[in-house]
Amino acid sequence: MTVLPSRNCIVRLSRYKNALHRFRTLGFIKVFSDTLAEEVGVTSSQVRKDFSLFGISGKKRGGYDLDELIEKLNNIFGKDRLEKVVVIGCGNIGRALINYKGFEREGIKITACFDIDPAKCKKEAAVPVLAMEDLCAYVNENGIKIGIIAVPDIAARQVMGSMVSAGIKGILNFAPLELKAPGGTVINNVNLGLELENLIYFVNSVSD
Amino acid sequence: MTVLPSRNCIVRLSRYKNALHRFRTLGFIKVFSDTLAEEVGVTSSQVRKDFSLFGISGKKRGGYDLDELIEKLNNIFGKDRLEKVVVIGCGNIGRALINYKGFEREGIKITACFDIDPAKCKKEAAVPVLAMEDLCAYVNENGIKIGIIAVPDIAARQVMGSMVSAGIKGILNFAPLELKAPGGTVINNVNLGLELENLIYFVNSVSD
DNA sequence: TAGATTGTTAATCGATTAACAATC
DNA sequence: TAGATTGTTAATCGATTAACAATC
Repeated sequence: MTVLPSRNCIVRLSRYKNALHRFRTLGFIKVFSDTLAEEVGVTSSQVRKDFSLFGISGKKRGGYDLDELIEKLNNIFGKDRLEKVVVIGCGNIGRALINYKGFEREGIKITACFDIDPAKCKKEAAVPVLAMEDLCAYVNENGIKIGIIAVPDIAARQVMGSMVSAGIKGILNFAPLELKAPGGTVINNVNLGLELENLIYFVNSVSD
Repeated sequence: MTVLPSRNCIVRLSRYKNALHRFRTLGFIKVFSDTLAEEVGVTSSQVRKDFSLFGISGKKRGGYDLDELIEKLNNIFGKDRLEKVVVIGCGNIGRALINYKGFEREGIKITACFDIDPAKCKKEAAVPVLAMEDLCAYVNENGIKIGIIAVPDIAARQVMGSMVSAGIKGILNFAPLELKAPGGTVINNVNLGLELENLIYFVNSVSD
């Protein structure tokens, strides 16, 4: 693949995929760019453009075959296999993620958690909580590529370092500071305080 | 205010604010657009442009006064007062948010949680868990403008309806579906599955 | 066939960046 | 003054949308 699509493009692709699943449960067997666009809230040009970027084609006048389309999108996101993910930090957010049921249907499974506090470690739990020292070995033995940072801000940068040197390639960061990725690592920041602050701004500015 | 700035612009403003707080703890008393830009990872043109949109000005050759700048940014985000926020859904994510310590320093306080399950209700807790029927009265009595959806996907749309009719103006949605805001309501969606899916795509495409 | 839909190119739009006059 | 930095305008860039030929 020569062109790296934008993050926005990939987010739209996820949304198309989700919308297509809904269409399938409704009994559809084909779909037009128009229908899909309306469901997701974009233009039909956008849909066709995004698809063409990935070499996905339909039939002139016949639209897209639903099963085929879902299959291709699933491939793009590696949905053919289960993705194992680790969580670093067994606090409020870490535990919520471990117990969150929504990942299963996405083919994502949190298989272990890591914490510096020995008192939190529980090797025998369904999702074991292990010591930070075990991270590197675990990542290598289990082929882990994705990890989630759920530690306080002061610890986040150091934890990122440990994850990267253990071989983790993608990081979802919940600590309230923007982590920058060293080359070859992808980081998505989810900053809850910033999201609320943003909401507060727009709520107040609309009412002005 | 005539121009509604883009979401990206407001996100940058938050980041400037956070960077400026760090500068202040380091003992700085003034800052140049260049310095701030580098810290946040944007261009100095961007910084000056964003400021000018909000009528924030510095001194030619003298940069920006740090205290004054922080004061103005704090005003934009309503940091002069405590923002009370409610959470709907007392499951994994809801409880994690209630116990999350990071909001305090942002001037945000979760003051109550609401759940349909009577067994989860606890009126006497530090952050009380109340029945859904009490939402409307609580919102009105406490001047709540912001609410967080932390319920399963099937319940999310209905919960949104209850929140909007109770008078909530801004919603942070953690349920894994894109909620669209009725006019006058602002919704920010945080979709954890989508974030991970996104990460999986980029991790796999970089290694190709 | 006539009509509808794709795939792609060209036009538009908005956001970012560069440049530079003003000025401290 | 000479040099540095702002504030703003013009240029650039990338993403989105419109348009339409190809074709089923």
